[in-house]
Amino acid sequence: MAIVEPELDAQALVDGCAHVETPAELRARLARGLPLRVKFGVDPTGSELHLGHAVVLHKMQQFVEAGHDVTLVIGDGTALIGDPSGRNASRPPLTAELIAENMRTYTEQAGKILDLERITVRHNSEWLGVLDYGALIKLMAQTTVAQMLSREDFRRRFESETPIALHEFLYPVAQAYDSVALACDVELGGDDQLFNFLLARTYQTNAGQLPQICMTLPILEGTDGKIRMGKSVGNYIALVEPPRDQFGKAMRIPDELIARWARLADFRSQPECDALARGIVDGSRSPLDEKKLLAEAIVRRYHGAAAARDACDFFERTIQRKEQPAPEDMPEMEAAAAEKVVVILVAAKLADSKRAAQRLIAEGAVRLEGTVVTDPAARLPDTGAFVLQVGSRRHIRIRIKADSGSTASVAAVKNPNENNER
RNA sequence: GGGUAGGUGGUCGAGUGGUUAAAGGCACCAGACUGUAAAUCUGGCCCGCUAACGCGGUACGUUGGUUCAAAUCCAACCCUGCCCA
Repeated sequence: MAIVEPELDAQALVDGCAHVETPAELRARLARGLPLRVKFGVDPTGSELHLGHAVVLHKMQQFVEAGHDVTLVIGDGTALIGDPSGRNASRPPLTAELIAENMRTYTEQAGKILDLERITVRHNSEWLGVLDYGALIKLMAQTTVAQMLSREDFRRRFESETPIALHEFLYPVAQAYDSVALACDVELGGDDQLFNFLLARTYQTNAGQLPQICMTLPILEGTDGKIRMGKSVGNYIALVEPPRDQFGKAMRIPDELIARWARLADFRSQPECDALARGIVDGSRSPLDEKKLLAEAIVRRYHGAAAARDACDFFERTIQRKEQPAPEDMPEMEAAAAEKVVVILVAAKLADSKRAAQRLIAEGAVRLEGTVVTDPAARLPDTGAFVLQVGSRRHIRIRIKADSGSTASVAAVKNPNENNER
């Protein structure tokens, strides 16, 4: 651990943050020459981590590398409430086993960015679970309803006359109390957490502690370019997703997002990203080429250079040149001889129902061995293997079962590069 | 506790007895165009049967009821907002 030059450290740590409350305090705190106690909280839900989470994890790792004392707080106590930022207030209580399991998958994914050996893990039920009635009241007395309603999402719900359950107010309170319990110097998180972070400063001050420095990171837009990346919206790129899928999804972001993603998903410097944005606007840089470089950089970060290169090749072949993917690049399944195409489409999950499959055929979206299927009642041939395709990028390889007579089987779908978007 | 307004398809939101599988927007899927995207245009967007025209089944908070016929009327219940206490 080497905190030699507080000024430089502070600069590097602040770089890329959406808000820092306050930079001066950060410098002062660093100047003490001691490792800072840094907190980052996660809900122990079994969520898939995506590039949006990576923005924060990356910053966390920066703190780790600077030798600070970083604690990952597992919100098993707050999970009883459920983060009100989502729509539904209610969610089933998590069992201890489930939480353990979820955290295992979480750290497995976070380990792609974070050096887990060098951080401390705590569960906030440790201190939230033992809060008694009196303590809880004291805590809640420090915040007013008006303050709560100043929080964007609460206010919006209040004004639009949608329900807010009382216990939801407890979420920010409990999260803020975490900082008191740990006597944090710094809290890290997404920009949507700012309110909760700031609340902690009040509680800490009242508890005689130095208020924590709140550092939030920008919220990354999803692949649709419209709203924040999130699992429920389906506009996300997961950290553990197969390389080719990551690449393909990255290529679908709107051009206007390239520079921002270069900053937040590829962590390039601000000046570099500004230049990139200008270049795209004035036409001196090709959005297509830049996006490919970006997509490749993202894949490289999570899967290595070889996989990134391959993903790019794959994209150029199948999407740009519309070549049919090589057989080993497609999921494969068996089907009975002369099976109806609609049945196969459903079995292969290329369509939600037979009616949907029929609609796809009617729309000319279905191809068998590259030839558009026009007959809604079309059947597969008796023998052989065929490529069945829906739209331009969903392929599956069908092998006719040698002997059998009747039903289709989804048995062997065993390709890691299955493109399972949305 | 009193008053009042509501609960509709992934979502928002029309619809107050049949012509309503339910307008319209968004989201989503596909086709054309393209640079992969965006924008634009076109089509689609509950399920099953049918080569097709079609036929049938489910669906408008829940459960019952009135009626030839209900998302629409009645009753009870559940849930939510607002106002008053």
